[in-house]
Amino acid sequence: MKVRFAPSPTGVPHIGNTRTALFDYLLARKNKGIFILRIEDTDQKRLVEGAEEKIEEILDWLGISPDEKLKQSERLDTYKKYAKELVEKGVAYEKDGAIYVKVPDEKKLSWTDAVGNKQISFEGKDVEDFVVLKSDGYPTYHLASVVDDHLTEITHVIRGEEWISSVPKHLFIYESLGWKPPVFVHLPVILSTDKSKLSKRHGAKSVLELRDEGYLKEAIINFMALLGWNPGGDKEVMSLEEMVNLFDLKDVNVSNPIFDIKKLDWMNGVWIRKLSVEELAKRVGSKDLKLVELAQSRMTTLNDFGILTNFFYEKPKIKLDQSDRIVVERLAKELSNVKTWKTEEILLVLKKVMIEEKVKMKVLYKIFTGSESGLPLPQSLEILGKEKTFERLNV
RNA sequence: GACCCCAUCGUCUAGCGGUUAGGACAGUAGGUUUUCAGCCUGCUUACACCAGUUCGAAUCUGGUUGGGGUCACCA
Repeated sequence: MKVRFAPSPTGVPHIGNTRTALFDYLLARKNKGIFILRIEDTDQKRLVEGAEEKIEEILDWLGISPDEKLKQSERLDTYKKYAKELVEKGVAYEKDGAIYVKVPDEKKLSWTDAVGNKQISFEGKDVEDFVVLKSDGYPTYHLASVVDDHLTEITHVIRGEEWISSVPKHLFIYESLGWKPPVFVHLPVILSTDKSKLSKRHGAKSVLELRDEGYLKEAIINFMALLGWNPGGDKEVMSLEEMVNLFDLKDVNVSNPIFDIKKLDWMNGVWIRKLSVEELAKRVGSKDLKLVELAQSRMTTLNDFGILTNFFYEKPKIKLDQSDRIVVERLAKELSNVKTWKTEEILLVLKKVMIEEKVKMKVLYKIFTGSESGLPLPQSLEILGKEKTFERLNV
């Protein structure tokens, strides 16, 4: 078994495109096959500087790196050769410097798609003539992908559903060249919440952006896989390894899923809590294990750590009203009596002040952190230290 | 418009002729508690519609409606 992920380097792939690579990886690993990355850079006008590197960065970061890599712009002669062969065989013709293929009207092209295991068929009359070799000497997708898939012996072509209408063109090329087509696996395209195809315009993010926003690769992978795939049963939280073991094309769904970030948020929290404190500390770039532990159950993304712990490093600017000031003074007085600066004793004092000044815990949080909620206060103050705590109280 | 694909809670989905239609997210009500989370418990919400096949249809067939995709010398 051999699969390929074939992005064009025209930008950074968003989460929908990246999911295709994940499915490639899962299928290949599950079947002890090979996973190729093929850069489809045959459109010189649309090339984006650095896109290729970003694509590889995404795969590497997610831990689904390809086994081999191919670049179409380096194989121009090969495509030309087959374009010529198509002309010689009488199925293609030249016009305006480009080579077109014409599918006979009466031709019937059909295949069984692995997604949903359904037969799809087109008639030649519905397939318009298409360019295989452009006047600049570069092949179009139709020719290049067929030639490469055949030459590299790809067994399963996994790609988005938007390619379904191109399959008859490909099938006709395979047939004309006397080649055996691979298994086609057309994944339903992921939709935005407004039900349109996921796109940059609609805020579809790339894995790199999600990573910068503090999402874990474990969560992203887990979430992406579940968008259109379900091993059956109730298991949802899975590692890459588990998914590899469970993966089967028959469990890929036929209908279009909608990308809902709420579930990714939840899943990210789940994965954050699954991490060891040490590992989490590494990922948020902190050495303070105690702090990380306090924050762990309160984080949705890694970036929340900074928000949650900011007041440790920087004195928050807080607007206190008259009644708050009374509490502050009281706090300072009571806290100064604390002998051993430990959570339990601090808590006792805080409780005492709360009762006697008739204020809620929220008020105390506001006084110390500037926010009405956050990390457990007594524990936080212990970590902060007595001296700094008093600094915060301005006494 | 033509051609293809699709249709179970708001969302991701389980189901594959007989189920009180299950789970998860979100929402909501409680519990735990030192705020907020987390954790635990409960609740709300779905088979698009119409025919047909069948003793029996979410499951099979046809149609309707709705949604999506494609119609470039882009991929």
